[in-house]
Amino acid sequence: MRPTVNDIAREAGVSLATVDRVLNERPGVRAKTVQAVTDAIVRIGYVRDLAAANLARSRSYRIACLLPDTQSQFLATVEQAMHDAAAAAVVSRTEVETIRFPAEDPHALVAVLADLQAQGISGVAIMAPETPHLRDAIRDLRRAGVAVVALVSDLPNTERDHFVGIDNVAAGRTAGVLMGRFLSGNPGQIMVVAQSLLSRDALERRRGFDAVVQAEFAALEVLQTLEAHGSPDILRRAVFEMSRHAPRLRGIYVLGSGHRVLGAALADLGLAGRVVVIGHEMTPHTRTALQNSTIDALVTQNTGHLARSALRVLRAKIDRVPIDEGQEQIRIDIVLRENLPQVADDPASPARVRSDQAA
Amino acid sequence: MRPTVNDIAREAGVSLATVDRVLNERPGVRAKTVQAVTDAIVRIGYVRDLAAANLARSRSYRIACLLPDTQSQFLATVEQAMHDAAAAAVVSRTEVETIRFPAEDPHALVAVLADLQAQGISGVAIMAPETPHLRDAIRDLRRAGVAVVALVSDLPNTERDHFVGIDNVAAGRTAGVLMGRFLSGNPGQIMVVAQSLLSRDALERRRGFDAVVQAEFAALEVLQTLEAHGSPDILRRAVFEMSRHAPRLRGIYVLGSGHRVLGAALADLGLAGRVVVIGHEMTPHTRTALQNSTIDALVTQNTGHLARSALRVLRAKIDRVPIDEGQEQIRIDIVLRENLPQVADDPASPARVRSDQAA
DNA sequence: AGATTTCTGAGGTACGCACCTCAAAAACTC
DNA sequence: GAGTTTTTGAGGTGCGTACCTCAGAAATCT
Repeated sequence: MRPTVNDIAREAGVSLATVDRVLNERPGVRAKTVQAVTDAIVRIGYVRDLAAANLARSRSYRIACLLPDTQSQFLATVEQAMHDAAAAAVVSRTEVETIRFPAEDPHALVAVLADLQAQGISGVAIMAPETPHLRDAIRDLRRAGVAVVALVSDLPNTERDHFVGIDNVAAGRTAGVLMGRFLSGNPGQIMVVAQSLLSRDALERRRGFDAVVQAEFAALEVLQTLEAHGSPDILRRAVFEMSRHAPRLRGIYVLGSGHRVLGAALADLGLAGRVVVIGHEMTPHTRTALQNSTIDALVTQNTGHLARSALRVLRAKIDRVPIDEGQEQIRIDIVLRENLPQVADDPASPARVRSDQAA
Repeated sequence: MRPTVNDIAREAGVSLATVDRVLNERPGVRAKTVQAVTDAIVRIGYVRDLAAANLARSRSYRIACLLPDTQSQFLATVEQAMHDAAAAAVVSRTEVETIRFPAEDPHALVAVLADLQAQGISGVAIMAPETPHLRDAIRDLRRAGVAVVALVSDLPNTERDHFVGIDNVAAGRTAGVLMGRFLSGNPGQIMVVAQSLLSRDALERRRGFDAVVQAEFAALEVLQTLEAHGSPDILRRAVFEMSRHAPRLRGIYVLGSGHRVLGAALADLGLAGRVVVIGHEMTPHTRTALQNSTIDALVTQNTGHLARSALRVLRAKIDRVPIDEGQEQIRIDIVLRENLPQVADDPASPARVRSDQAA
C-alpha cells in the first residue's frame, strides 16, 4: 500500500495535525519537528495524493485562454484544440474560457487581464506580442498568484511561468533544410511569403531559414519577404511581380499557415508542381494542399498537444508541482503527404492499413 | 458548481442510494426509475468525479509492460520511457512493472501472462509477435477483465483493446518519400538493412518503402534486404559484398534503429556523406549519428508519448471511459538534425535560441 | 386481500487529505 | 517558578463518491 499522512505521523512520532502543518507549510512548527517529519516522508516514500488533496480542497482550476481576434485558420485550430482539451479536462475539474482580444489594441488586452485577475482566475494561457503594457500586466497577475504561460509565441522578457510552443528559429531551420534537400543543392531562387513580419514567430522562422540556406545551400538565393497583410490581392500582385524578376524560381517558403490565393497564383504562372512549396502549421487548407501536392512539406506544431500541454502546465504551476519536461516539449513536426496524421473525426479517412497474414 | 450525485437524486426525485445503483449498474432498480435517473443526469449535466470515485473505491491500477528480452537500444528506450511515465503516474495511483520475456519462447510468454492474471493485474501493455498461443492468452486476459493494449507492433487478430503505436506501412512510405526526394529522382540503387524480417513492423515498413519508391521514384532500384541477425560481422560482410555489386549505390534504408557498425563500414567504403542514410527510431546511437550527419533523417515514434499513451489508454479501458483519440494517436515523426528535440536531462544541450529584441 | 417478491430510501462507513478549533504540553522569558 | 509564548495533540467536518445494511414501500402474484 501507498503510505498516507497517518503513516508519516506514526513514523515521525508526531500527530497528524503536525504532519498536516508541515505538508501545507502552515506556521507553528519547530524547525526540529519539521525536519523529523520531512525525514519520515522521504524514509517511507510518501507521495501526496493530489486527487484526494484537491478533492479535500474542493479546488477547481479556472483557466483563461487569450488569443488575438485575428482571422486565421491557425488560430481557429488552436481555439478548437483548446476547446477539445477543455472538454477532456472537466474530469480533472478544469474550466477553460477562451477569450479573443482586439489584436491591435494593447490597452484592451491589459483591461481583459485585469478583469480576469479580479474574477479570481487561477491560470492564463496567452498568445500575444510582447509590449511593455503586457509585461506589467503579467507581472501583476503573477504577484496575485495567477499562473501564466505564453502560447505559440514566447514572451521571454516577462515573468511568465512557462512557454508552450516550439522553438521557431529551429522550425525555420528545419524548413530551410527541407527546401535545400528537396532541391538537392541545385541553384535557384526562393520566394518567402508571410502575413506580416510583425510577429515574433514569423521573424524567428525567417531567421532560421536564412541561416541554414546560407550556410548549407549557398547556391540558393532567398528573396525578400512578401507581406500579404491579410489581403489576397496584395499577395497575388506581389507574387506575379516578383516572379517576373525571379527567372529561376524553384521554391516558395510560406512563413505562416499559407494563403489560399497562393495555389491559384502558382497555377496561373504555370509553376504549380514545378516549385517546392514549404509552409507551416496544419490547418484544413494546408492539409488539403498537402494532399493534392500543392504544398510539399509542412513544418508544424501539434495544436492538440499545445492545448493539452498548456492546461497541464498551468495546473502544475497552480499546484506548485514540477512539470514533466519531456511531456511538455512541443516537437517540431515535419509533415509530408505520407505521414499526414489521420483526422480522428473524419469519416472519410481511410481505414488503417494492416495486413492480416504475417506474424 | 459542478453537479454531484446529490443533485441527481434531488433532480430525479429519488434517493441517493438509487442514484448510486444506477450509476454503478447495480441490480434492483426498475427500468422506469433508471430512465428517470439517466434523464436527470443529462439534464443537469452531471460528470462523475473520477478522482473522488477512485478514491472511494480505493482503486489503484496495477499495470504490466511486457517487452521481449532482445538486446536493442530501441527497446531500452521504450523501457526507460515506460519507467519515466510510471514515475509520473504514481500520483494517479498507477503502478507499472516492466517484464522482459524470452523472445524466442512463446510458451514462456503465455506463462507470464497467466501468472499476471492470477496476480490480479488490471492492465497489460505488450510488445510481441502474434502467435496462436498469444491470441488465446490475450483472450483469457480480456475475459478475466484485464485491459490489454498492443505496443509498437500491433496484434490485429487478437482481442486487444487498443494498439499504441504508429502505422508502420505509412512510416515506411514516409522513409521512401524522404529517400526519393533527397535524391531528387536521380537514378541509383538503395540498400535496405534490417535486424531481421521476422517482426511485423519491419515487414510493414519495407512494404511501404517499396510501394512509394516504385510508384514515385522509378529511377531508384531497391535492393534485397540485408539481415544482420544481431551480428555486426554478418552485417559488415554483407554490406561490403553488396556494395561491390551496386556501383551506383546512393541510399541506405535502415529498417530498424540502426547499427553502429554501419557507420564504420560506410567510412571504410568511402561512402560516408555520399549516400543518403535514412533510419528509424530515436536512440542514443541514432541521435549521435544524426548529429554528425552519418544519418540524414530518422522516421520515429516518440517513445515518451508511446509510454504515456499506453498507460492512459489502459487506465481509460479499466475505468471504462472513452479515450481521447486525438491525444492517443502516435504520430510518425520525421527528425532531421535541425529539428532534433533537445534531451531534457542533457546538461550539454545548448540553450534555447531566442532574440531579446523585437516584439 | 394476503403473501411474496421486487424496489426504494435512509443512513452509515470509508477513501486520503485539508482545514479548523480547543486544550494541553513544552519551551521560553524575566 | 510564575507567567507568557510557542508548539503540539486530539478531534471534528467536509470534499464527492463507493458500497453496505436494513427497514419499509410498492408492485406483482395467488
